[in-house]
Amino acid sequence: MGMAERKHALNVKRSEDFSAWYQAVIQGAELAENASVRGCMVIKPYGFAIWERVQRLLDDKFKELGHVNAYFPMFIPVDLFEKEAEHVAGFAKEMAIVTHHRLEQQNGKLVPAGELETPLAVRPTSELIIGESMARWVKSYRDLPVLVNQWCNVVRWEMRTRMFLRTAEFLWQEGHTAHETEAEARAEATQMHEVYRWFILDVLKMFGIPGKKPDYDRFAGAVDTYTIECMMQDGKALQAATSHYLGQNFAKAVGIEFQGRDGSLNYAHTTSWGISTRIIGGLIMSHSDDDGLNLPSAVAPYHIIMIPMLKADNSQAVLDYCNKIKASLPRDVRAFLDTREFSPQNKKWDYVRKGVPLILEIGSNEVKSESVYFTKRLFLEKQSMSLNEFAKSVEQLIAAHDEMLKTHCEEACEKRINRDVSSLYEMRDFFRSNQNGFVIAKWAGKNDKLELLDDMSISIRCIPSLQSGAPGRCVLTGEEAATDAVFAKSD
RNA sequence: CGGGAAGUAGCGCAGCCUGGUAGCGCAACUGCCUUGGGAGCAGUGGGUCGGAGGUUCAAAUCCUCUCUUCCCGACCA
Repeated sequence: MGMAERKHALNVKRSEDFSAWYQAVIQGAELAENASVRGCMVIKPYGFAIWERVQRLLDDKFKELGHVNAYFPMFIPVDLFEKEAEHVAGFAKEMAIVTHHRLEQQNGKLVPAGELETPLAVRPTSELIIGESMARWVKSYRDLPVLVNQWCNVVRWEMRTRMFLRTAEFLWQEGHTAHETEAEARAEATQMHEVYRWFILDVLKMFGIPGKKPDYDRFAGAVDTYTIECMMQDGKALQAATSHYLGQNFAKAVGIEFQGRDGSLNYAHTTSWGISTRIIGGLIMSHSDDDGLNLPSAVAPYHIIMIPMLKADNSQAVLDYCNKIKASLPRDVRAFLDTREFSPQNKKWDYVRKGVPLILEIGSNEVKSESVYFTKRLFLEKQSMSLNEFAKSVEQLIAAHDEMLKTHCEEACEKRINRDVSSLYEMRDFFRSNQNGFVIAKWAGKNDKLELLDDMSISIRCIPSLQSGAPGRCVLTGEEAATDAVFAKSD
């Protein structure tokens, strides 16, 4: 076209280097930074504000459904893990262990002394330590169900870490419940699966396919694992939240036993479910662009930023007018007036990188004409409006932002779903040529991994729990194909 | 944990091969100028060159070790 390309707010393009771009978004929006400790991150105030929104929305929902919050220790005696064989096998390799309780000076160096008799694991998840409590709390069917949740940090010593997506320490919420019957526990697991679907798809406007994990990929110790498999803008899958029906495995391991209605002793049926700070990485990779972050309004720290365009002769009038704008907005609209003494231009691009949905620039002209001039973050469209009209329609503007975010993300992802693959070889070709995406195909339901796909890091992400769109075709000729499965690459 | 790359000012980088006063762009600060839009000009401040040890008269530069980060695998939320 001959037109010079617009300068972008980030200096890395998503299409050129996805992973460098991902990190540039985080840095540009001041979400987090690497800590000096391997694999750990500092979540900066703006990033944490997003997490606080996530917490608030989910916590309200959990409580609405009858759950209560509690707190359990972060140290778990290692021998407690020995009680559930599959569970410990699944987590052993990534466990951080505390072996000492004291430091001593030796040649000017601090060295651990006072070895512990029983080493303590730093929790990678809390099924066992919470189950141990539940075993004390539950005597009768009348004590059930137990519906607890905790917001906490957990540690998994991963080999390769990526900010928000896989850090050695991360924040999450873990719900743990115990029930009288299998049916009740299964209903709980699927209910929380639906809560996560609602949150990730409807609230965060991400694209994902809710479903069940194939047997070989369940949570260690679970009977059934449900997941929301989200598609990122590089076409790869991200497991965004999981809920598990644990059967009686953990109840037997720690002794959650109760006397039933008929007088007999029974083991409870338990569930667990969680979502972590990984979801912020998912948000970034779902909605951000070459100008930085884009946020759905539900978790955006600010809906509106007002940048005053101050000159020597107008500053009070402009500031007064900004406050008037703020006062005229509905209460639940989060508007912020940035009076810091940086240049308005730099402030504007800061907020573009931070993904604030509506960025207002207010100067003398706006004061004179009682209007607002603003940039809509998503496509950087500029618009002018009378203050009256703006105050009346601001909620619609925000709703429109969310709607566009949703549509934009969904359409891009739908385009990358392939339901026409009819053999594993065709699947390989698809992933080789199409820069990733999801393949939906019939799968025979066998537990073995599909080794033909292993070398390409393609795996079955889930067996969708809701039918949407046309069914996939069979990829294993001669097999009795039962269900659709989602195949994708993941990091 | 295997293979590769990298760490120099807040950010992005040059300098290293061939050892000799720590540099550039952006950002910041001061002044002037400009004023509807990521301005311009001049000036200023900011670095124990990731850390430790070694070689040397002299180390950002050479050697050894170590920490951290990034990429590709394996593993996983």
